[in-house]
Amino acid sequence: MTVPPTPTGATSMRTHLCGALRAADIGSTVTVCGWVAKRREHGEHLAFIDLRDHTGIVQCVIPGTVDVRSEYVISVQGAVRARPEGTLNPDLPTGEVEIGDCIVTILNSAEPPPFAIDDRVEVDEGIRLKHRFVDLRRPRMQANLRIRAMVNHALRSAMDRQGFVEVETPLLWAPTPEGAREFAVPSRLHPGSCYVLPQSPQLAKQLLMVAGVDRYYQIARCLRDEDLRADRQFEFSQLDVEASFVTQEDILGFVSEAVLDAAEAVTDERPEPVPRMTWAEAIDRYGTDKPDTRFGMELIDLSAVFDGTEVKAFGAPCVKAIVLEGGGTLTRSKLDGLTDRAKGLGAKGLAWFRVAAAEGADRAEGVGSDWPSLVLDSPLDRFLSDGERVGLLSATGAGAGDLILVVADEYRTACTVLGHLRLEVGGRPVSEGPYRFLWVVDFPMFDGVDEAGHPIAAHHPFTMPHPDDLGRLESDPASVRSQAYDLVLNGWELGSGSVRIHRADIQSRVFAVLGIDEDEAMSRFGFLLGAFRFGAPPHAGFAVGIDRLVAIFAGEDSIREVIAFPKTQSGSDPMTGAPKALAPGLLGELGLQVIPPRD
RNA sequence: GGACCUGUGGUGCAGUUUGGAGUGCACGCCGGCCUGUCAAGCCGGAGGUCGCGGGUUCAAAUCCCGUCAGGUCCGCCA
Repeated sequence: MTVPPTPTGATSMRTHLCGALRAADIGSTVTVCGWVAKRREHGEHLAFIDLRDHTGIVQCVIPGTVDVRSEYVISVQGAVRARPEGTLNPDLPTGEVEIGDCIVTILNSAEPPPFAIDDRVEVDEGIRLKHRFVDLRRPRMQANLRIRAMVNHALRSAMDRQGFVEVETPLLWAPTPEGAREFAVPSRLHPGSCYVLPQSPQLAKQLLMVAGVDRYYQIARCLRDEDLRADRQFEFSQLDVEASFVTQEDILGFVSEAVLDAAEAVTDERPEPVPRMTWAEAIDRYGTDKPDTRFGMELIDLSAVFDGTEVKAFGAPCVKAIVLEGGGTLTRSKLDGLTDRAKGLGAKGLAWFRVAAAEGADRAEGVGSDWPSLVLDSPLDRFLSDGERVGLLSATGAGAGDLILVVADEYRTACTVLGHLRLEVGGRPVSEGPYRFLWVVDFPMFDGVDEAGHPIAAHHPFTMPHPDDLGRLESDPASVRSQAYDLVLNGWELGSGSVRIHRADIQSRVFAVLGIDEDEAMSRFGFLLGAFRFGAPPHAGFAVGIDRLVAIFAGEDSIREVIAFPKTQSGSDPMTGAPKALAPGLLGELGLQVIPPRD
């Protein structure tokens, strides 16, 4: 992936950019500015400086000595010339040329950097973050920042083109005790009271629909005080979208257009239209609501094979399996590790079967389910009937050298545990191509129940139930689908959205099922429900996680690599030292007092 | 809240299993040499509380306990 340099880059101090010089520039007298990437001295008559700016490196030839060190900031004036025969450097985009007879002006000296500014060395992330301004000087990080800017630009263009209007919403909002933990901001003018930073502009954008904006978007910063991961930071950016007088179909179209534009902007290639899958199918085939469809290893249902089995371990409502091709070589300790992992994920256990060719059997081809040319190697094998062995092999299609992993449990547990194991043994880094977008639709309206026995909203309480299921809202809520949908890319959830409830009668029914009475609803969401009485149009929306989208396009497995100044996993910033204790005076002004932690 | 991995000159590592002198490698840094190098080359040099604290031991980078930091994951993320 190539990031195009700034058009000319010319300023009062320079005429050209380092990485942009080519054979066509031969003969030009140029002035370039940048950092000394490398200095090579050859005695008193010749020295080379590799000068680096954000576009790349160019070789400067000094007819003498020069007193510069790594990372000195200099400007160089000289004439672009062809390199002498035999000294071209094919590894450098500027490798056909050099700047000759250079006059060097030192703009600033520099201490040696704490680590090499070089993509080839892996440096401890804590050290990188402490000196992030140095880390960002590395070409890879420069490229990541620019890819992010390209993605933002492409997303904005796509939304503008589709008639959306960019509206900014407040960062200081009111607490909405639902969903993610919120960051609180104490109020000076109202001591003891707090604003919260929005976990998303969800309610604000719905109010904009009531306001008649019709089509809203924003590249919005969202803040959630939840534990961090490779794909999660406290603060992250979303392409936030909401539109009126639309159905789910319209939203999928708008958002597809934007993300495919972004993909095309970065890769010069437009992916295929985004395929769709229902939530139920995703769980059944991949054991997750965010399937990585770059590879197979789909879940195989063995419930029929082990119906009425004598094997105690398989006496469960659901028996499912995955097959790892060539996995027969996995060591016993690795398999024990997988078993621990399965238990950690909530399964009662994990059964494994190594498949091998039977003694004297023809191994040439087509062993497949061709029992009895195959034998099973497993602690459980001696408990299986012949019929179960045949059924296991034919249902899975496993061949010699393969490994079958089986989980028997409740349906959802069996699916999700195998979904995790599938990624564990067969998964690839998210950053590896190709790009496999996927819409997951028809999410359930509710997922699980709370302590009081009320269903828990799977998305949020303003999500419109699927029209076909509305009649079962009270009688069988667990079976009700919602008009909620997720966008998935290479196994990462890129974003989610829904059609919202705009009618008070349906909203009341949903609140009732959730166990939220009218008083509670008014105290929590009163301003939204109140606004809805003044003419709320049918509306729906979506939000795309930009950090994740950019990370995948940039070939990175962590969103920290595409964020200029991210936090560590423990939520601190080694560069600024944040978070820090507040000075007592400021605490007092905010009406706050620190309670020492108890041990 | 929990599990696991990592922590050794500025950087990246080896050494830890099996305790025996801070022993080694690469890069960087400092000085010298070098007129076509490009991760330059050659010669010399400096640079270490082995994350921190405690314990075991005649003796700890190494074994044990605790703790801190970075990372991966579970919980959490409507």
